[in-house]
Amino acid sequence: MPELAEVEYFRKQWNPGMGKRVKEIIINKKARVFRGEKPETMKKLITHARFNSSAAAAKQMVFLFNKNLWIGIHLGMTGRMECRPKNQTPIKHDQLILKMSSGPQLIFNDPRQFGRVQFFQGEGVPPWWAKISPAILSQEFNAKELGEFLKRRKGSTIKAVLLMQERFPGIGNWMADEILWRAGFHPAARAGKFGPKSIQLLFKTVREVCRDAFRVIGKDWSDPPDSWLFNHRWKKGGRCPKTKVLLERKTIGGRTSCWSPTRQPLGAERR
DNA sequence: ATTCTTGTTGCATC
DNA sequence: AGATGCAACAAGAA
Repeated sequence: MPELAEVEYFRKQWNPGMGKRVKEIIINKKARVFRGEKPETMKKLITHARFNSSAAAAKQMVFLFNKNLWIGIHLGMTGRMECRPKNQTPIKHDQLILKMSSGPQLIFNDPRQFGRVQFFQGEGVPPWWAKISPAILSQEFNAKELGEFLKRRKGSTIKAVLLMQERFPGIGNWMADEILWRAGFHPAARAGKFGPKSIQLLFKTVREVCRDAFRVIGKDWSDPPDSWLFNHRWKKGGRCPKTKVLLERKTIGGRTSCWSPTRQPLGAERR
């Protein structure tokens, strides 16, 4: 589930602990979300540290503590951040719990454990945070860049290209489908076939979907309106909100893609 | 019981 | 080099 705006939403779930100190850390002994990290080291260093701030970029979050301590969390497919009252006992799939002094428990819960917890201490910025590409809504992301990227990936389907995190940080499966549906491009269109008008339209739509996602989902996890493809894409017999035609589904670019055959004909990208 | 999945990585292959 | 396809990770839902 967690793409760009959902990640931003989850980041804020730890806000009630901000400014407080970590009293105790509980780590799921069987957790594999730590990968190469040493959870014991992290436990030792973060305990008693003060949680100062947090940030999200793409699908990555960071939580900053004093003494130059960083926790990075990627939610994978099923990760979620929670805040629970202090005396509540852990539930299934809790991977990391920060018990804050005079307050709540901050929890990372992840059933499938495709998520990841990273840890860093030092001057400067952790490498895995520094290497995230400039945000889609920043100045560095522009139509020229986009066009050049499409040229470089000319043989790939546009769906696969939109999922490439190095150029579209934070875009996931549903956002990619939403973008293509709004702009009227077939997910299997080849990136190299996009003409100047289409590149401009794609650029505009990518940014629009990001903005809308932040506004609706990132803010308070509101349900998107039925005018988005989002609410229809998984429903059996789902119909295009604009043309009412039956939506099609197929694996494209390695992922289940959903599109409206009338709105998104192959070839529209040539303009 | 079986098949599906909103993410990412690594590997084999073309 | 670039693209594709698949398996792996693991659990729950349909």
